[in-house]
Amino acid sequence: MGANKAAPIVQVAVPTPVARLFDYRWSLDAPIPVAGMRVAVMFRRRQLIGVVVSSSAESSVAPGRLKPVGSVIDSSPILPAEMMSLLVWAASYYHHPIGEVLAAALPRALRDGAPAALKQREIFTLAQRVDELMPTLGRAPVQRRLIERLADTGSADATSLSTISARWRASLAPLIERGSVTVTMSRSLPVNQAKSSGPGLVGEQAAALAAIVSSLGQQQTFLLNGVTGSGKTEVYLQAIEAARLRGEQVLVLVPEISLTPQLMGRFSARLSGCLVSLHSGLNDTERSQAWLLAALGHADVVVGTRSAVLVPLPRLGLVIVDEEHDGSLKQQDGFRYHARDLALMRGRDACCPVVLGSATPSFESLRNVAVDRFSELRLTARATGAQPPVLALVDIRQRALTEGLSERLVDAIAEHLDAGSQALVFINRRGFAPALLCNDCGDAADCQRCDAHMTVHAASGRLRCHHCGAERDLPVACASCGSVQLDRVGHGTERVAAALAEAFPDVEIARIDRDSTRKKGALEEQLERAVTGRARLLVGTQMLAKGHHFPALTLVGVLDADRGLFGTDFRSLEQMGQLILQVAGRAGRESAQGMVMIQTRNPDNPMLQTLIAEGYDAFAEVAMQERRVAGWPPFGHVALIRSDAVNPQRPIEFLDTVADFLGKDLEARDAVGEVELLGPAPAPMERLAGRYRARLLLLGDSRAKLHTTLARLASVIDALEGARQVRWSIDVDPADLF
DNA sequence: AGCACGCCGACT
DNA sequence: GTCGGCGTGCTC
Repeated sequence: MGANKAAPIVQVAVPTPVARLFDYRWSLDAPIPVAGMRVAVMFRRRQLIGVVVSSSAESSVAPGRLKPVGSVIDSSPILPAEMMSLLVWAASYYHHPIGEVLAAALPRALRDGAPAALKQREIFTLAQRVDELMPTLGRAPVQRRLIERLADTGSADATSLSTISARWRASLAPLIERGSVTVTMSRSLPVNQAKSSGPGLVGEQAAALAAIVSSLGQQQTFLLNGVTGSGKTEVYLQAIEAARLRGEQVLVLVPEISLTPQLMGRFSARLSGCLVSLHSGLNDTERSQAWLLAALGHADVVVGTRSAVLVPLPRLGLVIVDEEHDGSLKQQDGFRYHARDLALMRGRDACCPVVLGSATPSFESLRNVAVDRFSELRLTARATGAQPPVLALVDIRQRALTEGLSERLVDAIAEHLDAGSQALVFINRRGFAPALLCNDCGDAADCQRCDAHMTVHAASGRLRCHHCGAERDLPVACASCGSVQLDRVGHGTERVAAALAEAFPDVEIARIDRDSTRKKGALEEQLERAVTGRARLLVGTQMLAKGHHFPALTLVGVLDADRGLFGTDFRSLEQMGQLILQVAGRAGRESAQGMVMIQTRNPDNPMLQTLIAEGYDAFAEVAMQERRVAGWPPFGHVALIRSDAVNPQRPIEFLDTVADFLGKDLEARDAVGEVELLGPAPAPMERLAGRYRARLLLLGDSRAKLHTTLARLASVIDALEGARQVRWSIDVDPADLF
């Protein structure tokens, strides 16, 4: 390096909460790394893996303070230019540090500096004739079987040979040594072969497919608004096939809960090519291998949950977001992005169609249809020709309930079971009872760390806090008065399942909630019992409401619909409507008519009335009026500043400081009224896991103006008084206000 | 986030 | 006299 010539500078995004890039000196004898390549750099005497964002001739940092880049990990950008610009944009839109955003886009192994290379697979091939080789072996049974296998299949990989013996490698080694078996390395591409082709589509399905297919190669967003059972998946599959035949990659985003073996089974039965799934069940190696298959352009179809929207896809030609209304598409901590919204950006960047599918679309998407940003494709009929289920409200005021079940519902269950059908009871509460109250003094068994009652879990004899996970033994006596008269108040899945078992002793019951499916394979087992019809009574939480298909199910009972009517959140009503219709969609998907009975103490509620009598779209229209009047999304834009601390006062005090800053800043910019400040206020459940929580809401009718205000705040927030005494976060377009 | 630097209480 | 409490400043 010439001493008088200034070294070039690279701007590196380092995984740290500091929201800015750091300059490093480039002094290695190699071409300067380009944006999207990973580099190893020293950062405060620790070595970190960062991503190069840009480079320049000089730096505003004094030369003496610049450190050199330690090494370059990639020979070409691991994050291509279009992903870099999307992620840089997302960091600014969500006001999250760029280093953490880029780190979130990489799977763990790559984030830690692993080479961006697909693993090579060893392929073992027989290099000698079997009849010559066998006599030389003597008594070596494992070797004999290894050779038989190799002779059978021509060649084999480690996975195949390891089924022969746990010590296969030791037995194979001498054969390789002698040259009887050769080893070659090969990159393994999991290439799938379709086993069947789809039905020819007619009517609405055919029209929807045609619209999507004819827009391939163009930027367009579709809302595939199709009732449960209308065959959205079939439209996806045929659209995917059309894109694949054009040589394009397809990204399919699904909620975690529906990325089941059934869905993947259906995809692999129908799609040829390299099919990759990205979900939480993968270990670090599997995840980075799947990621690389996608990013290097080998994968044809990538099916994944939320974070799959951040995977580079060089040949991207179609994006599908299934269950686009689902809350799990929004990341709830750290880099709080919305996968649906980023999916739209991916479509724009790749100039390809994006299909958002749902039976109960988000109000945001319905609004986008109304203002012609999305084109709507409707599927109003069930693909099997089944009639839509009949929805009815069951007035439970002044009725005796047995364990939360009305007589009418129990009778209906008996009727449907007698007819040989399945029945499902939906109650969005796990455990036995949501509270344990003292009959003498009225005291409740509360969580010591949260403002919440503990839930009774009868089978395990424990009290559990569903908010922080705290657990203790069921008390025999009241903690405050010593009385042994303790009442289990309210109903959860465990209690309802027990009551149903008593009422229908001859019927097998499958209970599906987070508790009953915690063990590995338990969910699959319970679903298997439900799908095959062996279990004829199903009890469960929303785990049961989404995506599954139970052929013999004709009756659905909804026990606690009222909870959604009085939610504290602007989205409560929307979510209630979606959940009720999602679970209703489980009923009568084949020939028999489905029936949905919704127990309520508010049978005259206009929202419930509209939902059951006129369906989701009418319900959405009415429910959206409230949002429009209040300026809530999708008519206005919201950001939430959250704050929490062990000290009860600090979060509110800090948000007071934030609000004060924002008020003065808006005034100084002559922008008062552009953004409305609501709060600060304690969160609905103020204390969670021993920490007090508060929030400040920013509401604005212009996204750009809200963004400007947030940007002003983000640049100073960690220097505001009290920022160090709390944890704080900025949530743009929050999914909820808790 | 870490991690160091920096000023005030209970200990060998 | 010190070990260490966590406030606050900085990270190229």
